[in-house]
Amino acid sequence: MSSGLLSETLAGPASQRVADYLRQAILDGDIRPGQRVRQSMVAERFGASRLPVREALRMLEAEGLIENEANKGARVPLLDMDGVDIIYQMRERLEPLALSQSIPHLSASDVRSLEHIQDTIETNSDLGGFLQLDREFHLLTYSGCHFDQLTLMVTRLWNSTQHYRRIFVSNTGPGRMWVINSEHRLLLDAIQRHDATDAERYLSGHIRRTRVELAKHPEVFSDSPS
Amino acid sequence: MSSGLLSETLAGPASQRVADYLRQAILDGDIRPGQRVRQSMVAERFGASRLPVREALRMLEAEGLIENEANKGARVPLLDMDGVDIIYQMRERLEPLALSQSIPHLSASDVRSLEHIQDTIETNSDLGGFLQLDREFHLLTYSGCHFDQLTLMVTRLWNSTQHYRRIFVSNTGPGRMWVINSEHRLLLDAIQRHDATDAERYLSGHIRRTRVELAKHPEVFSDSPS
DNA sequence: TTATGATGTATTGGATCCATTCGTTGTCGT
DNA sequence: ACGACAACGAATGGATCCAATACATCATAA
Repeated sequence: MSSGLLSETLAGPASQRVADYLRQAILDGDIRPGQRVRQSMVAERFGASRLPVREALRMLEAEGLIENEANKGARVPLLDMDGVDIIYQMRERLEPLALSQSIPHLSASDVRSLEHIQDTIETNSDLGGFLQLDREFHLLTYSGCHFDQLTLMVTRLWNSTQHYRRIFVSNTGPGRMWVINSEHRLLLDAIQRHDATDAERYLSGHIRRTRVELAKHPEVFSDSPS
Repeated sequence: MSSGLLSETLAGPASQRVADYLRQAILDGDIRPGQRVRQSMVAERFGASRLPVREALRMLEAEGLIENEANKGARVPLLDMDGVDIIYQMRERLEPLALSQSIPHLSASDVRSLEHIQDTIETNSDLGGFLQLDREFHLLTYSGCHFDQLTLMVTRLWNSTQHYRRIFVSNTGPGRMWVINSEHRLLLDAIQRHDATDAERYLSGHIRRTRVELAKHPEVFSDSPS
């Protein structure tokens, strides 16, 4: 159902488990940007040696979730506003491509799932759940794209900015949620019509508007104390 | 002078050396797509243990030069025509952004270097040297972009397709070299004028034309025997 | 003759121990 | 009191050995 990179549960392949654990911890905000990740810590917390932890950190580095500096250890990348802004600009250009490649291969059941997710978004006003659902929604629209290089990069971009998205939605509140819903509905309609051109346009607009709105909230990027 | 990711000479930090060696070997075509990279091989060839080799392979995986599968080892990714085509489409969208971010920070000496490189390209008709010079030219136009996430991705895209670019230029010959030179000159002029809009347009056209031309040569993607 | 199962070898994954490097703290000198 | 130098501690990088898995080969039975 998913691309295999999103949420591998308890796969046997070993050091993958550490990577999965850390990935979820970072995406959930349990480990925050700028925070150091000591090999010994997660090693003993996992009952394993430090070696698989090192491998896991390298994997996460490839996914943009970890920054590794020689002899100085690993930490979660800390982005300023410009850093997040440029990632959103990259998303504006890359994700429409992924979407246009995906649309021809989306099944009817995929579209039904999309509608269900969007219904849930509009019904459930839980701000915490919105992040999860919004992520599921967009990544599902790309699930028909079979080019690993592209989907991997898109996932990287989402991962790198997940933390700031969480702070943003919890700060701004549900005031302008109707804008997001309208954009999602228009995007969904274009997908149903298999109109890749329209879908690309709505999507890039959706991302761009979010970026501009984010730029109005610099308080998102002030590191709040623990 | 270069971004630090391109050609680190003989840095002390250890397993970096293995990564640098393998990176150069892959980009030079000494290790070809689809070929397996055994840890023991490069370990004993380097007089080191297998551990830094594993780390190096993970680093290269982050750069898109190595594919790692659990319990099955590492290999250089083998792309078909569609795979290369989509990477070129990604380049069409991402590199203009990197260029527009770079142009405001390019110094006069950078521009002079670009002119010198282009002069050399037009003078020297060595096909082998063209790849190196063309890569230097374009990456130098992006050197003013200070966003690591973006330059890293651009470098990834160049690395992933370097092998096929080599085969392409050695197959097609210098017949249509004047087209490339014209495009480079127009791009260079726009850069000198600090006209990011024009530069973006010329660049995306340059990449797109290459992609279309590449699509006419499917023989590039047939794995030739050693 | 072909397909299936078992065994053997080669390669990757993991654990423990040692070397190296970075950061910090404390002390000494100015 | 402030700055610089040195020594100590902690965390990362590396090497060797052991375990687990995958691939190939061979034998056996239908």
